[in-house]
Amino acid sequence: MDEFRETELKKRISESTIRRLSLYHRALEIVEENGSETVSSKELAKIEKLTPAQVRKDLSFFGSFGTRGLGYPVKDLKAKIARILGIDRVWNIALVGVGNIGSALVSYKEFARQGFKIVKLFDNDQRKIGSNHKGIVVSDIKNIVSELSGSEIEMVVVCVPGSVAQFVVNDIVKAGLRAILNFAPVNLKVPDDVFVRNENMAMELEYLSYALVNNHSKNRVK
Amino acid sequence: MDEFRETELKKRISESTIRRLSLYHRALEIVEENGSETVSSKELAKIEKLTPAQVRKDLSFFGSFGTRGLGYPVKDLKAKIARILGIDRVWNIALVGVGNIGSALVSYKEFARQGFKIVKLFDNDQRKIGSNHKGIVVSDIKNIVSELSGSEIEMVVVCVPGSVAQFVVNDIVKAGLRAILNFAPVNLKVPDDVFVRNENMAMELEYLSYALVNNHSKNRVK
DNA sequence: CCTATTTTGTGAAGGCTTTCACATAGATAA
DNA sequence: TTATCTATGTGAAAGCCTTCACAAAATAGG
Repeated sequence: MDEFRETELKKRISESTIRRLSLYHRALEIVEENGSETVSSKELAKIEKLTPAQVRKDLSFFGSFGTRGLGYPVKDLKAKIARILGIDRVWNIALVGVGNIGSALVSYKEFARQGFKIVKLFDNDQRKIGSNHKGIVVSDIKNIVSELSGSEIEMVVVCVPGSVAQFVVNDIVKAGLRAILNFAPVNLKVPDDVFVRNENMAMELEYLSYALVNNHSKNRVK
Repeated sequence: MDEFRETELKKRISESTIRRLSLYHRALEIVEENGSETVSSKELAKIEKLTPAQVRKDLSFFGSFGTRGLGYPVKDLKAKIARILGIDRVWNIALVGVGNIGSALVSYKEFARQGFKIVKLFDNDQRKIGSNHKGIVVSDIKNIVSELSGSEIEMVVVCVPGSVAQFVVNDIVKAGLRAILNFAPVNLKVPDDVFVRNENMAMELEYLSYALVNNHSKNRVK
C-alpha cells in the first residue's frame, strides 16, 4: 500500500518535485471538472507550463501510474498524489498572531478546501484574547506550550512580527510540533527534525522589481 | 554606475541568486542595527542559514564589493543590493480583489517598509466599490484598463478567485503593465515579456504535510 | 618591514535537475 | 490478428547550481 513512500524507497525526492506534485494535483482538479477520464503528460504540462518529460519523470519516482498509448487515469492519479502529499486527510492547524494577515488566513478558503483546518488561534494582545474569529476564540499566547502539547494540532502558521517570531517558534518546538508555516521575515532556528516553510511576500515583489529594472524579459533581443 | 546591471554584463543570473539577494539585504539590516561597520560572508551566511561560499559567489556576479581580510562594508553593500534589486525607489502598486487576503495586504507593513506602495484598489463587488481601505477608495474593476494605462502604477497584486484571475490579468496586460504578484491558485498565461510571481500558500502547507507524512527529517537515521 | 592571520574572489569539481530520445506497451482500427 | 498509432517510463546527456579549495589581497601585530 505504501509502495511509493519515500522512506521505504530510500530515494531522495527533490523539493521541486514535491512542489510540482501540488501543481499536478491542482491541474487534475481542472481536468476532472472537464469530465475527462484520462490525461496525458502533455496536457498536464500545458496546464502548469511545464514539459511533458518533467511530468513523467516526477511521477515515475513514485510508481507507474499511466497506461502507454492512453495517459493517466485522472481520478486515480489525483488520489495517488493526494496520498503522497498527505492531503488525503484533515490537518488541524493553530495560527499565532491574529493581525492583518493572520485573521485573513483564518477565513482563507483555499486552506479549508485542501483539508487544512485552522482550529486554534493565539495572540499576545489583551484586546484580541477572548475575541471570536470565525467561531474560534483567541487564546493567550502564554499558554501555547500547554495548549499545543499532546493536542490534535500538528501544524502552526506563524503571523507574528519578526522580532518575536523566534520566541513563538521556540514554544512551538517545545510543545513537540514539527511543521511551521512562517510569515515573519526572519530565518527561524529550529532543530533538524522540525520543518519550516517561509512565506515571504515582500521577497516576491522584490523579484518583480529586479525583473523590471533589469528588463529581464524572456524574449528580449540579445 | 550600472556596472552590475545584468543586461550590460550579458550574464545570466539565476532566480535563486536573486532570491538570496533579498535575504542578504534583510540580513544586512540586522547587522546594521547591531552597529557593525563590516560583515563577513560567514556572518551573512549564518544569519540566513546558507554557506559562506554561496554568499561570496552570489555577490561576485555583480562585482567585488568586499575587502579581503576584512569583509563587506555593511551600509555600502546594503545600498548596492538595493540598487541591483531595484528597491532603492518607491514602486506604486495596484491591488485587485479586496477580499480577506487583499485587504490584509493593503495594511501589510512589510510592503510599505520595502518601498512597495499600494495606491489603487479594484473590485467587482458593488458593496465594496467606493468603500475606503486605509485611505484608498475601491474602484470598479470595469475601469481597470483605462485607470492603469499610462498611470504611475507598475505592479499589480492579484487577489481574486482563481476562476476570474485570468480575465483580470488579461486586462492588466492590456493596460501595458508587466509585473504581477498572483495569489490565485492558477497558472496565468501572459506574454513573454510580462513577469508573474505566484504566491501559493496552500502549496506550502502541502509541502509540510508531505514532510510530516514521509518523516522526511533532515537528520534521520539511514 | 616582515610575518601571521583573515577573508575575499573565483576557476574547477562535484552534485543535482531537467531534458532528450527511444524502446516499450497498450490502444485503436480494419 | 496484424498494423499503426499514441503516450509512458527511463537510462543517458546536457545543463545548471553549489561547494570546494586556494591564490591573492588586505589587515593586524609585533
